[in-house]
Amino acid sequence: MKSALRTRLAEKMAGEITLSASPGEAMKKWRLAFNIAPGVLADELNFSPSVISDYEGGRRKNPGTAVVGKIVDSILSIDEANGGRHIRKFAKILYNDFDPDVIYDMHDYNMPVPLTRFCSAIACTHLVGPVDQQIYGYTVVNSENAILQLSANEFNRIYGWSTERALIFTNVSTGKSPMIAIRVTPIQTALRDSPGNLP
Amino acid sequence: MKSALRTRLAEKMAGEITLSASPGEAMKKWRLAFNIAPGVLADELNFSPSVISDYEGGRRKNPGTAVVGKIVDSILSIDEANGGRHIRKFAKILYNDFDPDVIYDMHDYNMPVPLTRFCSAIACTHLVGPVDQQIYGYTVVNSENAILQLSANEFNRIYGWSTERALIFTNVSTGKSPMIAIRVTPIQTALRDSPGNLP
DNA sequence: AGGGCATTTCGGCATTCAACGACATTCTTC
DNA sequence: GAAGAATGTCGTTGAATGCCGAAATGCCCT
Repeated sequence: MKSALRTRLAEKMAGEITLSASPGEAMKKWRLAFNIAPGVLADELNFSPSVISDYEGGRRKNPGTAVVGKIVDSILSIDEANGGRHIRKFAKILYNDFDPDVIYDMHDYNMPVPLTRFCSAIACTHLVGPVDQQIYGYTVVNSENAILQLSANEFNRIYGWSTERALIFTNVSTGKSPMIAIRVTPIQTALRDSPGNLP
Repeated sequence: MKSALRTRLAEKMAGEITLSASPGEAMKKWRLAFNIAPGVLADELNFSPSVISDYEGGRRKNPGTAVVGKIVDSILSIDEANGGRHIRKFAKILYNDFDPDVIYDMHDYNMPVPLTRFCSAIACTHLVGPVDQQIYGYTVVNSENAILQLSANEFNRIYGWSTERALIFTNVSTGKSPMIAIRVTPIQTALRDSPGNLP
């Protein structure tokens, strides 16, 4: 029997694909979110790879439920066979009731990670604030969608399990959204006393 | 723009239908859950009523995403036009993270309702305990699925907003599940001092 | 019992899907 | 920059969908 989490995630994926104006794009989005190559997916399905392309490219605009179901299931099976990393990630986000378009990833370490190590892992440049700190997790946020979809007090929840974490904002244009996240929460940020220094 | 709740519910419905081994039956289940007649649904869709029958009866075993989407949307639109009672009900259940197969309905009144009035409304027979009480809501639970799917502390959540409520157990065979619900929660029940009197 | 309604069954037809495989194109990787 | 692998495009085929309307069935009512 499949886990309840897997079932719920499958339902969400299938629902999104089914309701999408272009199911093909939605399928592609999920395949990419799980970081699966078209060929691998085709293999799992015992399909010719071109079939995947046909769907994702939109040649079949109105795929049947059976196909959608098979594809969703295969994506999840592949991930499960690889340790289920993405399933866990999405499960967590779903469980916290977030749209995966807002929170791309959220993770909590079970041990403190030095900021320097984290920084070098994601190849980022340190600009302000103290370096000798530890973090316990991170959240990757789509700035634009966060502004559009999150209410002020929902912003809080991007802090996940531990608030001592890195917040990674993608899609930043004017820099508005990170500032909102920082100002809107009662939580202290490491930058609190020098926000004016941000580039 | 459609409300976030409606969207989420639509996604759940579409997902369930799409993943179901018989999409037709799943469609029917939802139509019935929203208490909508086939003819009315067909009307909203500008379809001939026979189409609904064809799908629900399984003649078309593998409907395309477009059809599923249209049907889900129509069901929701009809309910919305009628005040959105069912949408609110399901939204609440989804929001509390319950499977609609476990909790059939959950409602909280905004004013106390005398037990006698509630009793006569659902035509039930009073067996034990005091009659002169007020309740603030009710929950309809599928006993069997509740036992199978709920963990001990999840049982708590059937109490909803107010704990002074009627719990209605359906599908009761041995009477086990109501007893579990009563024993497992720290909440006082009106029957606490005379459970032995239950028939 | 029988008229009136809602629903299901079913034959039919145009359209589209499901899937393949051949071919063109775009990455990799050396 | 060229060989090889992975993807994408496309023509093709049988099968199934999407939808209708006519006829059959079931259901309520007085």
